[in-house]
Amino acid sequence: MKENKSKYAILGILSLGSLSGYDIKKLFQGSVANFWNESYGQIYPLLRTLVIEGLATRSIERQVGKPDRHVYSLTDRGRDELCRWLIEPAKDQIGRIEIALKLFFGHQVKAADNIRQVEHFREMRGRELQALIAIEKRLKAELASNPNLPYVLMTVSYGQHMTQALLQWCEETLSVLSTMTAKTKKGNKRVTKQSVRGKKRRSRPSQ
Amino acid sequence: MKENKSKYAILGILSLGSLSGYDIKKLFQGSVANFWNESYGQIYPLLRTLVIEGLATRSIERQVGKPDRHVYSLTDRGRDELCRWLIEPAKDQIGRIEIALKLFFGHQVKAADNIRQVEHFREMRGRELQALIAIEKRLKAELASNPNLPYVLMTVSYGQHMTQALLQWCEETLSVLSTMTAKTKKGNKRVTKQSVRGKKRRSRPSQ
DNA sequence: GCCATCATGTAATCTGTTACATGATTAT
DNA sequence: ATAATCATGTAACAGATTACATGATGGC
Repeated sequence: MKENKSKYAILGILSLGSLSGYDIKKLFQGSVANFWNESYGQIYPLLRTLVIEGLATRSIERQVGKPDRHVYSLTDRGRDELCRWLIEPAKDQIGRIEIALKLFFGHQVKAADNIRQVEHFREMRGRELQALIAIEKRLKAELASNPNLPYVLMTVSYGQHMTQALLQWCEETLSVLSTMTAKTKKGNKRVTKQSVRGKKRRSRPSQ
Repeated sequence: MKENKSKYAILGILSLGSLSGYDIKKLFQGSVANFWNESYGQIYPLLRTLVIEGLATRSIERQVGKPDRHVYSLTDRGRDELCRWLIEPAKDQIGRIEIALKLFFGHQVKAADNIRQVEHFREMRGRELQALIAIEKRLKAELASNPNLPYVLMTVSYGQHMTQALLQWCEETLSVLSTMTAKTKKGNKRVTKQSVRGKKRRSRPSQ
C-alpha cells in the first residue's frame, strides 16, 4: 500500500540513463520541473534504498579534482517495477491551489485587492507560457530523433494547455471583478437589486 | 517566514461563520474540496493554537445525546491576519502531476498502455466536469443573495477551465499516441538505455 | 446486531524541505 | 577575494495522513 511517488520518479529518471544523485537533481530541474521536483534530502536516501531493494546498482567513477561520482543504473527488476507503476491508472490527488483559496475568501477584502491578486497571477502565467513555448522549441531541436521526444512533448503540451486555460480564467475573473467594483464603488446612483447586501465594511484602524 | 497554509485555510473558513472542528472538515469537503482539503490531524491542533495566538475564541455548546460542540469564532486580530494573507500575492508551488510524470516515461511501456492511461484520465475529467457544472447550478440556487457567491463561483470556474483544458489535452495526446501505434506496428524496438543527454559517440567505423 | 453520524482528540508515521558539513576547482 | 559548480550526504524541522481511542444515538 505504501506508494512512494518519489521512488517512481527516480526509477523513471534512471530509465533514461545511468545517473548520479547530482545528475538527477539537475535533470529534474531541467525537464520535469514544471510538474515534479525532488530535493537532495529525498534523492540520496532513496537511491540507497533502491540499491538495497535490488532495483538499482551503484558504480563509482573516480574523477580528478572533483568528488567521486556515484552512478546508479536500473536493474531489470527496477525497470519492471517502474513499468508496473506506469501502467496502473494515475490517481489524482487534490492539489492545493493557493490562488483559488484566496479568491474563495475574496469577500473579506476589497475587490481592488482581488484584482491585483489575479493580475499578478496572470502575469506569472504569461511568463510561464512563454517559457513553455521556448522549452518546446529547444526540445524539438535538441531531442530530435530521441525516442522519448514525443512523450516529453506531451508533458510540455500539458503545461501549455493548463497555462492557457489559466490565462483565459484570469480574463474572465478580472471582468467579473471589475464589474463588481463598478457597482459598489463608482457612480453608484442607485443599485437596483443585487446590491451589496451583506457587505459590511469592517472599519478597523490598522494597528 | 513560516507560512502555514492550513492556518490561513482555517482562518478563512472561520471568516464565513463560527464553526466546530467537525463542521470545518465537512465544509471543506463540501465546498473547496476541489482545490483544498484538511484532515482532523491538522484541524484540531491548529484550532487550539489559533486560540492561544488570539486569532480565534472558543465556546462550548452542550448538546443532549451528542458530544459537546467546541465552536470557534474569529477575533478581529484573526480577521486581520487573514486579510493580510489574502492580499499578498499567491505563490505558486509546483504541484506534482502524476499523469504527466507517467507519460514522461511513456516510452518504457507500450503505446497502448499510454492510451489506456490517458483514456482513463479523460473519463475521470469528464465526470469531474459534470460534477462542477452541477455544483455551479446548486450554488447559484442555494447561495443566491449570499455576498460570497461571486467569489465561490470564480473558484468553480477555475476548476471548469482546468478540466476543460485537460479534456482538450487528452484528445490531442490520444491522437498523437494513436498515430504512434500505427507507425510502430511492425518492429517493436526495445531501447535499453543511453541517451537523453550526453550521447558521446566518437569514431565510428565507416560504412 | 451492525453500521453510520455526531464529535472530540492524539500518536504514529510518512513525506518533504532547508540548512548544514565538507572540500577541491574554476571563473570573475 | 569570492562566488559558483561539482558532488556527496545527514539532521533537523515542517507538513500532512492514517489509524486509533472514546462513546452516545438512531436507522436498517
